[in-house]
Amino acid sequence: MSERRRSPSIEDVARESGVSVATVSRALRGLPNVATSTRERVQAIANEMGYRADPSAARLATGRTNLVQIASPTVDGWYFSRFLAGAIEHLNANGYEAIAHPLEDPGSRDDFLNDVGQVEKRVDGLILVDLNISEEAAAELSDAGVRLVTAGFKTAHFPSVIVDDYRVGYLATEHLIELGHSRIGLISGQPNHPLAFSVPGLRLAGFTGALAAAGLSVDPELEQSGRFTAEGGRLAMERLLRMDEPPTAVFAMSDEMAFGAIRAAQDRGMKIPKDVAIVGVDDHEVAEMADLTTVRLYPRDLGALAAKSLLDVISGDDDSDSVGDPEPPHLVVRRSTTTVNE
Amino acid sequence: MSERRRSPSIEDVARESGVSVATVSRALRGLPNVATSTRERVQAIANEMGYRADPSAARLATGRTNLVQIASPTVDGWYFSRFLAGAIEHLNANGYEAIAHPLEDPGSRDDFLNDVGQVEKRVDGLILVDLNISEEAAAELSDAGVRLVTAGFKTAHFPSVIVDDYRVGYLATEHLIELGHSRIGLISGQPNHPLAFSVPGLRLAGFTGALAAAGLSVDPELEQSGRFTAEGGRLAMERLLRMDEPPTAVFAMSDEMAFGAIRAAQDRGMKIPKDVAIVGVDDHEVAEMADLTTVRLYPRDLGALAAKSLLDVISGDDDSDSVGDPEPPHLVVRRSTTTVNE
DNA sequence: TGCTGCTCTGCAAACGTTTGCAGTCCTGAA
DNA sequence: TTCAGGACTGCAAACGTTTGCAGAGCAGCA
Repeated sequence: MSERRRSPSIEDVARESGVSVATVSRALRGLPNVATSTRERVQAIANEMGYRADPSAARLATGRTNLVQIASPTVDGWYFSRFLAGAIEHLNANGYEAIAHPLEDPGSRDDFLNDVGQVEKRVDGLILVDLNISEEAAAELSDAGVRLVTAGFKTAHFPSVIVDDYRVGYLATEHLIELGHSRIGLISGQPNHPLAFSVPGLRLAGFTGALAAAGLSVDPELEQSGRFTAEGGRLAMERLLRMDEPPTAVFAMSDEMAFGAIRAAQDRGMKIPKDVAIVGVDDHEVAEMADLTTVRLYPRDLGALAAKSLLDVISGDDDSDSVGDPEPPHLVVRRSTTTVNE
Repeated sequence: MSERRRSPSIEDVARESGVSVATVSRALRGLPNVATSTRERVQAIANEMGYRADPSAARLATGRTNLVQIASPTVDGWYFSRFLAGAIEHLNANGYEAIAHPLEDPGSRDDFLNDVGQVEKRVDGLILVDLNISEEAAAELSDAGVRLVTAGFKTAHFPSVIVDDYRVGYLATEHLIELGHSRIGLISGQPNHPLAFSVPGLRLAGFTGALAAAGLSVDPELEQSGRFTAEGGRLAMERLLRMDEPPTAVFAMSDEMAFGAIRAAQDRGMKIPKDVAIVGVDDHEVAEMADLTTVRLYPRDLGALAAKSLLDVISGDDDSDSVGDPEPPHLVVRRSTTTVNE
């Protein structure tokens, strides 16, 4: 049971290889102006000694941490976990580590956004996903020099990647209208979600926009909140189906809510899509198995894009906006809305 | 557009409040031996100046990072994202930040495990979830003083939290046997998964164990890999149902594969559970909607437990094993195996 | 009065890098 | 032969904390 021995410092390597610490530092980091012979010798010795620069010391000296923080309402959940995966993969590939920071309750969210300015010393940059901040707060952060990219909503001060949630609502609704439906129910998220993300609002706008474009009116009674859970979707659907004049089609703002809705309809002995058509959002892996028509999102790509954009900001490649746009949401038609004849 | 100004250092606070930096440091960290009057004054001034200790400097001085790394095969996916959520919540509540580090391909995994010893300087501890390491490697790490907790498998050298995957397989199979089935199919994960986690092996052992206990023999043809995806589960089920003597019940090692299996059966016009009974694992949120009998796991609790255990290791509360055991896997019976009469 | 011991504070040395600046050596051209 | 300039290296000053040690002041007791 060997004692926990100090790992070698740059000084040890310098002594061992007969050069100064400065030269070791330069040799190991591939800086110019070091003779190839010395570089190779130093590398060999460092390797043999198992030397690795202490990140804390390097951070203190350079002010760069090679750390990025990703704050999101949650870390599990279909959308966020995939966003995270995409972002982290890109970050890791570029030498950054990712700190995942879920903010599940409003309290922690406020605390966090309150001194988000301190982020500057802890990490090189921050990705804020589906967490709205006021324009004033954003301006303040911008002044403080915080490197920040937002996902899911825009501010005037930072780059952002967004999914076109208006389009999401519009596509789904338009599809139902084209199939001849005129009385369309909506299973939405919580209107005043504690985390105040703007997604439900935009999807709602797309929904009413499509109705308006078709000359249809909106019946507020046909909107029911499903709280973005399967169970919530089931309950919302039950409320819709109990109405005097129930909808003939339903747009659920997430696949999970749509699964619940399907269940509720089947429990009443209704056939899908004959008695009621249903469309969801996400393209959850189970959606294909459940034959659910849905608007497919690409959260993983979006995460990668956000990471890329942040790295651009960090490296000072200013506003080149070279990151490109994410794949737009995209309707996938399955048998929960149409009976294909095959 | 104000210039990015240096944020105040401890020296600024010291000057402003007329004491030494040492006193400021002690006052702000609540150490004893500082007069209440000075403490309050320093706190007030620091607060007003918006001072926060630079973590990099503190880390260099103390050697503690307040960072924990969590390495797992993936960061999305039902099980891992929930594990992460549970672990991170516990870590954050105790003043630690969590670095999420997915190792999706075998190459990155080898690279990572290769110099996992370097982890020691980057973070205070490491959680390795479902990533097997050899006993020799573990011994080496232990000698190097790495703080480590494993989840999903055991080593002799570190604490671990595990789910009883033998029990998972046993419970599911036993349930089917009790319902009178004797020809039971198995939809398994990849036997030689690149990430080599031992989960499928243990569930398989539970499966055969239960069969043996009932005096039933194992037909190797009845095992099909579903690659832990819904689509894979569907294909595996199709292979099973095409057999000359197809199984009357199927145990799928994950709910997602079970969903695929359900779909395959329904596509052939079969009724569940009359024509074939199906049981899964996880208790995915959709499982309830799909009426899927399943063995429920508690990944979130497990993550929290792993985090707790690691913090014990870090703080030196030796092997007290006080973390307790996770909730054991637990059979949830629904209508994919039995027709309840209600 | 003198001594002990306690409370509070400051000095200065770490912690392990990076990097501006200056110096040495050498080559090649005038 | 001299000199300019380039290639390589080292010195030492940062970076911003924490903490061991010692000193100052003071109260209490003999």
